[in-house]
Amino acid sequence: MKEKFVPDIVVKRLPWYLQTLNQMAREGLHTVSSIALADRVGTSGAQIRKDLSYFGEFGKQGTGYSIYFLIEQLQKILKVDRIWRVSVVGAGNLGRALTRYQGFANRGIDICLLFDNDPGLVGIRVNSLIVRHVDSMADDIQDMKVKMAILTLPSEAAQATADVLVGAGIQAILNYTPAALMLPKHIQVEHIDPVLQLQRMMYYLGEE
Amino acid sequence: MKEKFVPDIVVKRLPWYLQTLNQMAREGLHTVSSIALADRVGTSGAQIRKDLSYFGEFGKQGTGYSIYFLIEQLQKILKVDRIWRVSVVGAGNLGRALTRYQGFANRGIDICLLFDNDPGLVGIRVNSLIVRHVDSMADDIQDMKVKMAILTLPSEAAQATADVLVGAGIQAILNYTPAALMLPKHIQVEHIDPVLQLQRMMYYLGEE
DNA sequence: TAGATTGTTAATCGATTAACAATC
DNA sequence: TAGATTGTTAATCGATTAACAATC
Repeated sequence: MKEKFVPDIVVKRLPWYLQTLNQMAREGLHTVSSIALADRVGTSGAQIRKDLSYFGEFGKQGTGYSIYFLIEQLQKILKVDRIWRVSVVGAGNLGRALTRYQGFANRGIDICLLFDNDPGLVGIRVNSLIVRHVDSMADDIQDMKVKMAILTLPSEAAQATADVLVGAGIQAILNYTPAALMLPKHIQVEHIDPVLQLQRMMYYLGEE
Repeated sequence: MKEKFVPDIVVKRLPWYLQTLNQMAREGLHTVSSIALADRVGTSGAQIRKDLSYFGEFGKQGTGYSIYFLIEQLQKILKVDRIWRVSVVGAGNLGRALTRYQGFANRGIDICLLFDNDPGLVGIRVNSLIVRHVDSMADDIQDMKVKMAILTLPSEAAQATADVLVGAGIQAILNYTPAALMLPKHIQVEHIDPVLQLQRMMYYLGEE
């Protein structure tokens, strides 16, 4: 796959395309044009064609794209064509809810480790996992070659824990705490904070 | 507050500024320059000055911004200077975890309603709330004049439920399901899907 | 063949950055 | 006063869109 530099804003859209294509496949469709796909995703045909052109030529003039083939290609590009082991750090309400979340299994994600520092939580079972103590976190992550982690712990502990994770070989962190993490820039970080998203929407709400 | 049209990308950054300023206030700081704030947020001084200029003049040449004053102004702009009642729809693991989340209380958000359609969940207590049946959802939301909702239910039910919410006067929806919602464009929607964020990061992960 | 749709180039649009006069 | 930093304008940069030759 010859890949020139791809803007991050393009990479961000690929999972959306993939998800929509999977949905279309489930509906029994076989072929889709850039415009039909764009309508479903909420973008333009030109943008989809441009985005895909960073990675190769996947369509046929006159007929569009084979859904099955395009799914396969996008999975390769995003490296979703394998199972990634992911560790959840923090076994509070949110950490346990995510560990139990059914939506990961079919989409390339295997939650395989769950940690907490609360002795009252260590040892309990969540789904098929047993909560482990953070003391063994670095070792466990190295042993299992885990590359991604989800942070669901109190924000006071977020930075220190993230540092340990990076030291243990974690390359991507999905941060559910309100803390802004300072990490080497080769580490991928995504931040989820429902408060920030709700506040953005408040701007657009009518008075009373 | 004279407000020309403000690009959404600017509005999206305001909650970040607000959060960082609050953090600085907690650290005992009183004044900040655009560059000092930018360093903490991870942007540039020019961008912060430009963004703020859409709403007015809040700084002083030579000294920068009063943190306290700027927090006050941003809260007004975002309408975070009041408490917004929010309904959680779906009392599964994630819905209960969000209802219990401590981070909402001090940041302008009051989770005041929690719904489910499972008779086994209706009536149980989560924090100080009792799970109500979705049958009364439209009425309850209208009675309490709730304008924002958080969707944490199976994706099959997401669209139909969102339609009911909009009918009941909901103006902003934070969607935790993988479903893409089709709603009138005056309705604000934010989508949180950890799978999409993890997949984006997979692109950047090294092979093995 | 005629119609449809791709991949790509050039044109447009919008966002970020640089620069600096104004001024605290 | 001298130094610092704002608010704003103009220049740059990057992303989106329009258009169309190529071709299935």
